[in-house]
Amino acid sequence: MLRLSKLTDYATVILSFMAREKTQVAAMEIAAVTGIALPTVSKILKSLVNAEVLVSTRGAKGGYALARMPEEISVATVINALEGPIALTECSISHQGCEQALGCDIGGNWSLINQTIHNALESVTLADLIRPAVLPNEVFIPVSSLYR
Amino acid sequence: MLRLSKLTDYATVILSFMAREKTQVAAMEIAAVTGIALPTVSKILKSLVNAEVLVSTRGAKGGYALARMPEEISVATVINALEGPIALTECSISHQGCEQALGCDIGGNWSLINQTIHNALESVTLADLIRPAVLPNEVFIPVSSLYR
DNA sequence: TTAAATAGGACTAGAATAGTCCAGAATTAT
DNA sequence: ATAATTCTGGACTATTCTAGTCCTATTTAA
Repeated sequence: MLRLSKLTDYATVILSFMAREKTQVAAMEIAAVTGIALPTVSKILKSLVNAEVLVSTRGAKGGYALARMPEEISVATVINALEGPIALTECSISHQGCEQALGCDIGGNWSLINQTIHNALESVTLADLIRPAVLPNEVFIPVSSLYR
Repeated sequence: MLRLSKLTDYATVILSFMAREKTQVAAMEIAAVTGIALPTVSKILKSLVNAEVLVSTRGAKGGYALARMPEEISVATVINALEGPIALTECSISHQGCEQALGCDIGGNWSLINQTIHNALESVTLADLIRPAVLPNEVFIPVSSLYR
């Protein structure tokens, strides 16, 4: 089904809320607003801090805030933060453990597909996600440009 | 990680072999060549027959063959055969069970991303996968064209 | 000093995936 | 006819992954 994990899905909901809010917010507040359980919200926020998508402030009156403008946070970055490197196949990440050597001379072309998808996800930002009307920027993804 | 299931990965290996082979082949032969266990190969082949990517002949001297030219079998079709509809989020498939109503006014823009990725996967065929040199056709995916 | 937050990690339960196996049906060869 | 070969369909198991929770430590404000 080529699906995103539930946590990544939550992350986009949380980030969209934060992008609209603009000010620092505490995990508890996010949990209350989104309806996602607090421990789960915390887990996601921690990942996003580690990926430098968010910055955190500890202690009383602490909380989380976007590390940069919504326009500068791509969907690819968010997925990466929660699920690791974006790649459809294992071998696209590392070719070391591939025992399928016999029938598999595919590698190179999968990386083409991976890059195409990565580009697609890189081209959509948090700002696009919160844009009320669905009128995307003109975005072209010339596959062959990946090789220049 | 946005990954493809292992079975889908196997499927591309199997189909690549079949595309090169051109003639009808038995499941056992495929298993032998690819190194994938026979029961697993069978399972995958069955799915591909159901999706009309392959045709099968039963009985002695039976086997499997591509249902159409490699150029006419897209990666999207293969993924679809093994994993169901291509969509990053649940709600892109059906919006009925979405309890996240509170924080979620995202829907529309996700479908944009989904379509972009679907187009990317639709544009790569089995023929591209077996092409030895990685020199893809010029493929443009204008996102906004999805809305015309 | 206390309360309010985040940080880090361990842990559990449940779901999904991968993989196997078997009984049945179709076709060919003997 | 009978046997051998090969796909069909589905049930089943084991393993892995994901989601979700919880606990302890650390930091900061009042």
